[in-house]
Amino acid sequence: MENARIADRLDEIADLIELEDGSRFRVRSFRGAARTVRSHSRPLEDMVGEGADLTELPSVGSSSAEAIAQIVETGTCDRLERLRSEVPSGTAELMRVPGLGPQRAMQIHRALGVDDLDELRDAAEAHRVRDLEGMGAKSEEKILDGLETLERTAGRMLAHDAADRLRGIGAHLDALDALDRWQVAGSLRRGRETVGDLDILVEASDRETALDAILDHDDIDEVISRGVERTSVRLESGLQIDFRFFEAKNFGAALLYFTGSKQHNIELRKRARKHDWKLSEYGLTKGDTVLAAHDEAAVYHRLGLAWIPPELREARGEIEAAENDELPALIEADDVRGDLHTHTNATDGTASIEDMAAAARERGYEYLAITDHSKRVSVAGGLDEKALRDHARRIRAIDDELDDLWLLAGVECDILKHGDLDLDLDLLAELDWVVASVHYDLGVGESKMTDRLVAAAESGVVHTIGHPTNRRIGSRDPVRFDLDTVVAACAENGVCLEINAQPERLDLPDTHVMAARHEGVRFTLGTDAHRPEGLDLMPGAIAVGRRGWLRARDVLNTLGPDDLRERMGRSGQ
DNA sequence: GCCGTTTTCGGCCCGACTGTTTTCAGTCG
Repeated sequence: MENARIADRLDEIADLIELEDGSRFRVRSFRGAARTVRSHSRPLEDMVGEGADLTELPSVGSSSAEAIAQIVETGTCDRLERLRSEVPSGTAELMRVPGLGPQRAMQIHRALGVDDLDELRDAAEAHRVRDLEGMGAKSEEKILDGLETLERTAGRMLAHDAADRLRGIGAHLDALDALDRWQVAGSLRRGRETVGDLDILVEASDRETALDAILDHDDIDEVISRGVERTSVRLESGLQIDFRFFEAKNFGAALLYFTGSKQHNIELRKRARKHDWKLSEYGLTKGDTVLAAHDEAAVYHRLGLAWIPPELREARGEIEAAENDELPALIEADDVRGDLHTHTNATDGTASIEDMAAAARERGYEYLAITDHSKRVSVAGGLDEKALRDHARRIRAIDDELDDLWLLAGVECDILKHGDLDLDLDLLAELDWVVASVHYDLGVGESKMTDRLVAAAESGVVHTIGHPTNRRIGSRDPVRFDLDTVVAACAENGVCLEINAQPERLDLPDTHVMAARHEGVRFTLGTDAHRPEGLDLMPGAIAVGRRGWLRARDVLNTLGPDDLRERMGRSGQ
């Protein structure tokens, strides 16, 4: 069972305890365990199989360890089943409505017999909700709005899409004289792959005027709440934006606070408490004395920590590293000197080799690997041996005409069901660059998938494993394989792991990158561009690398052309 | 339920907004 599914069960336990009005600390404990499980790189299923002591995982104690073991073995656990029998089915679903928490959900269920979202809508439309204690006409309206929002925005949005939507509102904010400064915080600043909403910090001397100006924008569909400290709006796309107003004197503390993550903040506040200080969005304070607030770094320093890059703020050991001055010097956008995974109209791309080369030069790249599909990927018009030989010849002919860009004649070769590569090995060995990827037969099971990837790594002709887990964010879980085994095979054979920059892939995921980076394996960044503008997706891959604690030297495409050539020589080319 | 520079018990992060209330509970982030 996927870690994410185990985490879902733990979250369900937390939901149900909340509805039962159980201890909020107990709720927090199960949520903490769920969070740990969700972000853990190794399958918990394996750990349970080995009899590992799960209580050594953060926020996992004896109760949740037992629950996890049962969930792995049976798909559920005693505690969850008991809760499900005690709390009416469907009530937990009510909590998904924005504005409805456990208390209201249970109150509505008890008083009106409402068991699911449809019945909730009926009750609200029939004005049966407004008569409940503590509720009124507005509460009823809010529930109906919440139901509509829920339908429109199923889950989180890809960071790439959110960043797109930010561009419109950002241009609007830039044009406003009433604003002294604005900055995006939240999960977008942390480089997460998806975002739930956007947090924008605003500095303005006249907040009412600034607020009027901000809200005068066509993209804004609804003002959810309005205040001079906090104002929330929803765009037509369903994306929620929270504007928070701060003064220059505490902007840094606010930026820290609203960048999160929540868990990182909690760790920092605990740290402050040890000194009998208090950390909030207004600053780090000791009684009435402000210790640090103006800029972010000052708050970290006062807490005895180096400034921590936003991408690392996930409570994955970064605070300890900052304390010991052991934070990695993370890879930067400027470090990347070429793209190592792109397509042309020879297969399913839209642009010619020449156009892709021109786009790479415009972006200041020193090299570009052209890696069209192999024949197995027939829907993309994948190339057979003859077609690929001709294609490689054309790529090299064009390369000969270019003196400031090295075009690598490459391929994205399919890894077949039993681990063989889809093209003749002699031909693959002649190419400059070979990405090997799985596209089909994803359901062969963990052990066979491990064997396939290991076989590709041991083939002697592969440079990097493309989009290794084949996940599709929001629609397909990562395909499971034994990461340690695959990483070891790659490290042994000088093969890299790709971080694919496609917004719905971002594969390897950051948790896998973090787990793999110790073993001496190197990574490649590839946009998998199918048109010239596709090259602009590179920041997504860089963000994943940063979230996986990668330094420039961990990534092959930070090398210059000469060093890259030398490095590739290891496989006899 | 989890955790430990307050270490096996007694704590557990902090503040804003809304809608309903006359001082606050619920929800959210």
